[in-house]
Amino acid sequence: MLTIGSLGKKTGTKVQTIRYYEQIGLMPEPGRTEGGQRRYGDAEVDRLSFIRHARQLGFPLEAIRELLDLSDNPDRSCHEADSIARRQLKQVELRMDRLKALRTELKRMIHECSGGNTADCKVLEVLRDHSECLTDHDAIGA
Amino acid sequence: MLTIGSLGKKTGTKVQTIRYYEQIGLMPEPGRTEGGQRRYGDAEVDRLSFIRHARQLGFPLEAIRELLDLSDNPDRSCHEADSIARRQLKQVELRMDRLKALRTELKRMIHECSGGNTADCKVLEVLRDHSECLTDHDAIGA
DNA sequence: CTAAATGTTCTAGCTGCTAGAGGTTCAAGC
DNA sequence: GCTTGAACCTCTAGCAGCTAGAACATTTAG
Repeated sequence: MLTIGSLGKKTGTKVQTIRYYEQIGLMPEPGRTEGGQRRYGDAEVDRLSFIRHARQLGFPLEAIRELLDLSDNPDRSCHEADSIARRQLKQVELRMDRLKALRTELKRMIHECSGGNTADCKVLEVLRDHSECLTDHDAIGA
Repeated sequence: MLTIGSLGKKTGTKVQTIRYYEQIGLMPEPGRTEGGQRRYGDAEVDRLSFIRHARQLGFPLEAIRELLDLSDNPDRSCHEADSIARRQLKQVELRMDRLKALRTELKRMIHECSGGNTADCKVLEVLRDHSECLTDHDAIGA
């Protein structure tokens, strides 16, 4: 039986985060000691590892919830899991495209910096002048 | 003189967002009509465009605050603006590297999906098995 | 003069945690 | 058995960067 702290260490998760996952129903309510402390078993280690791994892959918690559902019902179609993963891949590729455009413009800004005072600073100038902007309008938060 | 709505349209910013920027001190408190409605001039259009453009480039609001400060004091060194931009470029490149790793693993998951039921779904299997994971541990939120 | 569009403030919510206060329990050493 | 200190507990609030909604006021066009 593991304490929440050792579960955290095993899975690379902060204690607060584990409690948060429990709160939002991603992790089950675990057993408790007489004194009220949480105790975990192997199933919880697996489940939390799954969650963390999916998070590292950028899956939002809601997608992970779906994936866990699928995982709990082994007779349901694999296609659902596959489509979640594909959705996620699309997101990743979209974000990459945006970042590429941003990188280009940032490099241009920096490359042109003359090193004088801000009156003729290219960085500020580029930011002031929207007309040469290559990035797409919804790129915020990318 | 522009209403907040037309300022929003001109700059591609939601009304609420403009008020939020005012609240956190990024935008100045504008003049008001007798009835208490905000009215904006050209300076505000420029300032908001600057902010939005920087946001599209992924600058956090605090960095934008610094950049606006620099912009307001044309005799200060351009190097500060340059270093903010360089910092931002580093962030962007970091995020790109992470996304690349994630994409690789997502592609592997999807590629191996057999299409049966979830009992032998590769997507779930990959998520369950951490050992082949290539991604770096801090990649969450990338 | 009226009605619709747009404005106002205020509060609360989103994602995914993280930090802190103020208190309790557990395990180890003596 | 007792003490100590680490780890646990709950609860609340905060982070970025908005976004949405309620409930009301103002403006503007017809």
